[in-house]
Amino acid sequence: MEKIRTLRGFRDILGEELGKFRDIEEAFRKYSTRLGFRQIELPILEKTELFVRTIGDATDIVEKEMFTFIDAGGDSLSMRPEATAGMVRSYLQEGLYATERLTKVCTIGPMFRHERPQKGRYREFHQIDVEVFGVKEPLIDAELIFMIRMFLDELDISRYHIEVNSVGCKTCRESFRGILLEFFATRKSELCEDCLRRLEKNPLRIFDCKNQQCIRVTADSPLLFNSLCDECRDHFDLFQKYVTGFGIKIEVNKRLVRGLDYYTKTVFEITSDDLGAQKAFMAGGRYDDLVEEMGGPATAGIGFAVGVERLAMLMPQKTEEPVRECFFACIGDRAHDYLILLLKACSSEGIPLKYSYEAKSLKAQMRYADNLKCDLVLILGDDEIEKNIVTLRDMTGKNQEELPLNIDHIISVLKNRLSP
RNA sequence: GCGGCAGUAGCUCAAUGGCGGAGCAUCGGAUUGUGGUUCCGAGGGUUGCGGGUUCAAAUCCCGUCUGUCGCCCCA
Repeated sequence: MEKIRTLRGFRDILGEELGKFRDIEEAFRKYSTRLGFRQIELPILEKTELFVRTIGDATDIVEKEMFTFIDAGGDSLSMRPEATAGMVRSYLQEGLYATERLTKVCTIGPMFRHERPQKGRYREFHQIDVEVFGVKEPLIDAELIFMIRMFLDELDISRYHIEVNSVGCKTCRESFRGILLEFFATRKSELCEDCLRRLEKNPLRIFDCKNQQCIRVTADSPLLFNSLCDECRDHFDLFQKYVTGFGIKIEVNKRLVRGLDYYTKTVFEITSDDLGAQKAFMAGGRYDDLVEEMGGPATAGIGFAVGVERLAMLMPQKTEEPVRECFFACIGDRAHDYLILLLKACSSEGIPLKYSYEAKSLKAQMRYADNLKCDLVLILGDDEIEKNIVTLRDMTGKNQEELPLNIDHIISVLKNRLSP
């Protein structure tokens, strides 16, 4: 029989990693609540069209990375590859723009992209997603960076870089596109194959290329950052001023671009040198045109996503505080009847129940108790019942004592001994 | 989607063309009721899967799946 295992790039999350996930979620809740964000649960499956229209039909995500299928009704559906699209849909569908001046929302959950798995990249992965609708002032851009900073501090993560840039608005980007194409008209031959493709599809991404030759060419190239319109320039300057005001050090990376079509003005990435090739573990930016493009009122937007798996990889190993527990060892039928009464009473007192389901030898039960790292073993045998006692053994030493066979008394002793 | 490396017991790994093993872990036993250290023993495998070469394949070849690292791209 062939063993069934998870799909490629899909994983079980358990043990220490799951603990980190829980800690990440808890730390995130703390600061998102503090800054007025509320949580939304979004569907994992949406109409394919939603992602095509928001993320952009020329992006890799939409072109080749979505889990897409046709359902029984003939609709094309896709597993969400990111959360912003769903957030925008929800913002419009739920009419939030009409009931509040600004909207701060967040969500956490699995995302799906059909990519080749590698370190820190899976087909099912988890993101925390944060979005703000209705604020165009750069103070909110800075507040998000501030929130990220507090969140990472809470998780004891200190080795990271905050890289920021501005990709401008529609106007400055359009005029820069002309400048860029003009520059590359004479130097196309020096670019790698991938960059020639980028030149057609998304010229800004050329600045992202890791090829040495391309880096040399783009070093001479004009930068979008230097062609920003006055409004975008002012917006970015204020953003930098506010972030500095929050006491946070950022690095302006004029070559930083994003792979999704909807970004405008501020973009940022939080990167770590401890992650291998996939070094960005948080990223986001502003998308001031997206809501209107999706059929809503003109509404500024900004948000970011946290790659939970990547963040978990950066977290220091936690030394788990051991929980003190008692094992109930039992020999004989009469003792077993008493054990059940004792278990019932212990359970309602919040004492964890560890015991053997099989009638094993005391030696085997002791071994099991040791294996479970129990600090105490309560030995309950027919001999004890006969004498109206129970034996309580301290597993850290070798001491044991006899207690009267009285449930209330046993419970009070256990509660006393098990408290840290 | 493309490339490099890898896949043997639950885990870490030996066996390099000639009988598939060890350590750890699990389970049992060592005066019928006392764990950890020690000693003895047991279970556990279609060597990822499929094909090929060979008298003979874990080992060589081809394919495939999965993992891993990188590319593209992204959190």
